[in-house]
Amino acid sequence: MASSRWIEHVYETLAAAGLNRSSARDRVIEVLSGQDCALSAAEIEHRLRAAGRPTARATIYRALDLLVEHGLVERVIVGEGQARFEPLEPGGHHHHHLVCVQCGRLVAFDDPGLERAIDDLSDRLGVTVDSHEVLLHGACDRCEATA
Amino acid sequence: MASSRWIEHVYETLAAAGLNRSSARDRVIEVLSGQDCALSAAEIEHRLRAAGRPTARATIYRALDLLVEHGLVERVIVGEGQARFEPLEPGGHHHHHLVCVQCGRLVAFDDPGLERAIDDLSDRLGVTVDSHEVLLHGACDRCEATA
DNA sequence: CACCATAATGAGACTGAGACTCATTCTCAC
DNA sequence: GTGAGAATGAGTCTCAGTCTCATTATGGTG
Ligand SMILES: [Zn+2]
Ligand SMILES: [Zn+2]
Ligand SMILES: [Zn+2]
Ligand SMILES: [Zn+2]
Repeated sequence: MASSRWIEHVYETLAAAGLNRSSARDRVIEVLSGQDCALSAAEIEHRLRAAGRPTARATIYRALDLLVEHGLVERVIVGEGQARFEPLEPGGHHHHHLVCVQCGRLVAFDDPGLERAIDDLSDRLGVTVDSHEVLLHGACDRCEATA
Repeated sequence: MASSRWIEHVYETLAAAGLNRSSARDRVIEVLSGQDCALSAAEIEHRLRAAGRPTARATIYRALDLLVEHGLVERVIVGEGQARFEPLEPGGHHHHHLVCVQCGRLVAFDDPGLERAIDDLSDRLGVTVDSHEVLLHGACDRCEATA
């Protein structure tokens, strides 16, 4: 779960940016806050509709764009032609994903060694790395076991 | 350049898979062979048209899908809502990319340290990693200099 | 070479994620 | 409460990629 700490951080950041409060945006934020991994825009739309609070697609995308712009949400692309959106903890702590080629499950993982290797790239390559994405394809632990 | 070595490997692999030879597919392969980094389907279409050999979009996508299936080409997604396709050297040697947030340029890089860190993940995470993608966002060397 | 089964092609229709428009509604500072 | 500006919603539009199906190319066989 992104937790209430995340929600608070989101509201603070948006307020600091001089943005109005808005109920539709709040709904999107609330859905994301109950989530510890990436959700697609369509899933958010469905959940809101199911909760009796239907929200226009354009509004959902606008809210997500805004959150991404302010570094509060990360856009994750796992290759099925549809972006997913994942709450981003303040402090930069994040995880990456493995897509299981057998069951299709999206598995989150977190590896300091990998992060270190990426941090070192800036020096070695002579570029400035602002952010990075890593996506693995393979067999998840579950499918690994049944293989 | 993917080189003539790549082309030969492609023809061998496709022949070994029992596929017919086909001129349209050959054209797509030829365009890719003159390329050392990722090309979009639209770019391939334009190049073929410009070369006086217009080819149906469906055909280009079919050829690309086939090449991806046989591990001869890699589908690369850099987040502008459009896949790119990159010849893959036999032997598994490959590179990753940085998208410059200023000029939009796609820069290829190659880092053994990063590859090693990813190879080690299998053990640490208890999963089997078949393949991986890494995408960096930041300032390229050119934009870095002018900053 | 002629024939046939099968594989590949091309033109265009279709799909679905996401962007755009604009009239209406909400926020909030005064 | 009022007004300016921000946000919303319904729908339209775009564009990468897929699907369909009638036509054409390929390669093996006699
Ligand atoms: Zn996640
Ligand atoms: Zn990371
Ligand atoms: Zn490349
Ligand atoms: Zn640049």
